Amino acid sequence: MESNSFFFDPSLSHGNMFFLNPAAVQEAKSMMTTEESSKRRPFFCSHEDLYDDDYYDDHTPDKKRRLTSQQVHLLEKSFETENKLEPERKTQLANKLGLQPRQVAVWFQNRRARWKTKQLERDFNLLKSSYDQLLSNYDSILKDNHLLRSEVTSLVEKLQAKEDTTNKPPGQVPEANPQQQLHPVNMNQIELPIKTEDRLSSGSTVLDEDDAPQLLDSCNSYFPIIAPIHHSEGHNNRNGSVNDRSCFVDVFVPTTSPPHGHGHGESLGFWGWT
DNA sequence: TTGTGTTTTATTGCCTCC
DNA sequence: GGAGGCAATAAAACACAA
Repeated sequence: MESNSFFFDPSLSHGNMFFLNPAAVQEAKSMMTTEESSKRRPFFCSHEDLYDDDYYDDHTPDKKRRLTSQQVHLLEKSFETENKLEPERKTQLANKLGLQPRQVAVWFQNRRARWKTKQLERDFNLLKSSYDQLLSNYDSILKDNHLLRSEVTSLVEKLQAKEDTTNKPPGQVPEANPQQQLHPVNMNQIELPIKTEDRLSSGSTVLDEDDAPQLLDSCNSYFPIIAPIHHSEGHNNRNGSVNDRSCFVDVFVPTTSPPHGHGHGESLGFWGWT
């Protein structure tokens, strides 16, 4: 903001120094009736008036005055570079803008609150999209799981049929092989005979229901807590679409950084820089 | 014009830090 | 204890639909 943006407007009763371009002043004047302008203090006036407590007593101090767009612009620029206000800068800004230091401080306070609200909104959206993605990945894993289960069923049936035809002499009941003891396992109400060593294998691609992500009771938290899935090392499904880590990437993402001046190394949440 | 919702400015009270 | 921060809130200013 250049100093030449100040100018004197004698047409207004208080003879104030305005911190506005003529168009903005015209706009402001049009907002105020003659009666109002005689009673009310316009929201941009001289430094002297702003520092004069008597002025407030004489001119209905309870009325709020909006800052001009240029004042707001400069404050915004200042906020971008540093969102906290040390006393020296507060005084400088106040002088430059024709405001009371207290007004500048209040503006920064409110601006920080607004920024925090927006940041909370952004964080919420990020978390929500991560959650949605996680859910969608889980659904696709479930589908894959069911596909593989039916494939196993069909293969086991074929194997049994083959064993029936090759091992069974005519008119004889086949003797059970103790090395190939088959155990019935309930998988979605399908009884599949699976060898013990297969059941105990940790390398199975097929997820049991117990391995699914657990949506725990999150108590006070809006977001459900998602327990980690215990993948086996480096497994892939048949088409390679699902492998370790690929399903749940970006679940925890860093939030955007606050305005400058809070340490560039800092991250994770607006309250980190307070 | 008026009612209503949103935004902005300002105050209050409490807390933390020096 | 004073200064400064934040949350909560009030109230004026503003936007906008009916």
